[in-house]
Amino acid sequence: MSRARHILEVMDQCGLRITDQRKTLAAIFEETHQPLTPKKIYGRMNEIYKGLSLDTVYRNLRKLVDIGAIEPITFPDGVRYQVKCTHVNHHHHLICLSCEQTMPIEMCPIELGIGIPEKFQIVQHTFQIHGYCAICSEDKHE
Amino acid sequence: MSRARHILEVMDQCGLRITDQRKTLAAIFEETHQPLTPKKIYGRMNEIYKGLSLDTVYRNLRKLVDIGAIEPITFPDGVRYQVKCTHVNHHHHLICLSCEQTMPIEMCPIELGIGIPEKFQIVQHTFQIHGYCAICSEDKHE
DNA sequence: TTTCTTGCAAAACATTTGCAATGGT
DNA sequence: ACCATTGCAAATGTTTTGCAAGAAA
Repeated sequence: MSRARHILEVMDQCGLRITDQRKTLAAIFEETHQPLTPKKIYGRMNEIYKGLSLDTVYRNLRKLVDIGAIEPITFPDGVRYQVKCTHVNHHHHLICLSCEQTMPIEMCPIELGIGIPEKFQIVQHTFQIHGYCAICSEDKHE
Repeated sequence: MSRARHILEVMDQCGLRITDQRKTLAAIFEETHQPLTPKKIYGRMNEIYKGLSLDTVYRNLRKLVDIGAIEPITFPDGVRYQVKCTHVNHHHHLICLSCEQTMPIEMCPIELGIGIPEKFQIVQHTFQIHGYCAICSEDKHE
């Protein structure tokens, strides 16, 4: 099943209505393998679906996060969204500063548990690595 | 040497002028052991130094980050600033959601280097743990 | 006196919200 | 027909910027 169809299915299961705007949004997340800013999503959507308003994009992004279809990732310059990793395991991301792709890594520093005082009750954590992926860092040396 | 004096000294060394506003800002960072939002800093400063403008706070926070006197920490609800840890070693932070204090931990997941592909060229990383510190998590159970 | 800093006001963003009209079910 | 969703416009919140007046060096 395509990612777009999967998103729409989850939306349907959650009682959200399938509108043209939402179909387009799902299509964008299908074709894109990079985390996108709301503005970029808005830009792409406007190419496809004329007369769209930005607040609709924001509203739908919030809904999609709520139902767990996409996830926000905080970049140095703001928040971006991508299809939620289907990795079952908890994991983190390598984020390429050049091509902007994200790659999951299985390692979680919390699970390693090194040096964290037992008395500290962990609620949430963030761990992200920004840099250049294998392909982009090769390109730079050519 | 007090932390306030240290901040002012660094500012002086960097050619920044020592104004009343900046003295007050340094004093706040001295008395506070928690990361503060710009708004909170503005609030505190206004108690001490009447007729201050918010943009001055922002401008000075930027300068202080530039010269390395303070550091920004991203909280779930926005950015906060605190005196730069004097820990010589690279480290990360435990952040208490209740009392908002931060505690450095020596562990760095990057240095452990587990599971990160060699070809990925790391530029920057973030690792933060939010939760309840020993004192606050005890308070909750009483 | 020279240059940096401030306060003020306004601009620049990003995100959210109220409301009437539209569209999915 | 009902109610969620949309577009529009306006509000909100945060951070930045231009500029003339004021203060540090």
